[in-house]
Amino acid sequence: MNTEQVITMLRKNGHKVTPQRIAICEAVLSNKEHPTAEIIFKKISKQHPTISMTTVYHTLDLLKKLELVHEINFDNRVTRYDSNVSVHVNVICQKCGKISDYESEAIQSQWNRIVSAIKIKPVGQRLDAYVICEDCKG
Amino acid sequence: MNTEQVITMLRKNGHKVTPQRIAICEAVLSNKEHPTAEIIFKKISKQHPTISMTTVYHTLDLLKKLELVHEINFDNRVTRYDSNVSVHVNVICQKCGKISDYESEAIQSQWNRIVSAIKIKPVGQRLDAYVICEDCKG
DNA sequence: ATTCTAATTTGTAATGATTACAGATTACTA
DNA sequence: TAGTAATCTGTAATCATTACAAATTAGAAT
Ligand SMILES: [Mn+2]
Ligand SMILES: [Mn+2]
Ligand SMILES: [Zn+2]
Ligand SMILES: [Zn+2]
Repeated sequence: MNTEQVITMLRKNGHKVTPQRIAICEAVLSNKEHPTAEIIFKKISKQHPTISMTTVYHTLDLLKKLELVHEINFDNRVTRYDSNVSVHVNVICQKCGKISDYESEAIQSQWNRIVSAIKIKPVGQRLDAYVICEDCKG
Repeated sequence: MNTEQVITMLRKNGHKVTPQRIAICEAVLSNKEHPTAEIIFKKISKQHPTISMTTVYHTLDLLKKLELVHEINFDNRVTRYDSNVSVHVNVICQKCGKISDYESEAIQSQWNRIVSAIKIKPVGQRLDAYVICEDCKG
């Protein structure tokens, strides 16, 4: 999802295209590390010194409604944003908190089998695997 | 996990057995609806009118460390406690918030396949499927 | 049974990510 | 170019959770 596509998506849904929105969308959609609102805010602040946290939150909510990002909540009470909205596994280190995405045909099809077994049609999913990563095992 | 087992588990790990702890453990371990700390607190308050929220939070943390419950965090910023610590799918209605557990040999084995495909050894997992439940479809 | 003490409980205050609000600004429309 | 609703911004409010310190108590030692 590049900038042109974001602009098209915003216009198509009747939203205005502002410099702040473009900056926030680019920042979050290109970041594969499940950033927090604050991380996005700090990244953007360099180019947009007057941007406010409120705008970041509003825009992330908008992206969530447009189904371009998913929220992931953790026990430290901060929300992280996942720009990968396909079926995938978040592999999360219990020590350092690092998150890696794993996505494959195999994962997709095993998940489909699970869903079939339960006889539901999910509108979304969250698949987390908690590990101690290699860096933290030492 | 009955009261006797809870007492044994506490003693084995060097924790004191108090009336408050017993009440909280019984309340959360018997509740399959993924209750919040406040729901536990209200339930207990009838029998233990002087119990405090702080004690509820401390005891739930203890149960988490003993691996008897898992925390599940949602976007409304309240933590829910899951007394089902085996591999299972939480089926969560996006409208009313109701959570149902699904657990089976099939789910277990599909998840094992996913884990194998990723080549990790998880210390835990969270599998959520988001749906609109029958009651909310009308 | 009584005493001792560290663990636990309790009430209250502090925390901090998120949301509400209202006034200033601005993207789009005509 | 002007008009207006949407958006942005700064500040205040929210509220689940955590920190803290004083009071209580479970369990060990005598
Ligand atoms: Mn992810
Ligand atoms: Mn569950
Ligand atoms: Zn790590
Ligand atoms: Zn429902």
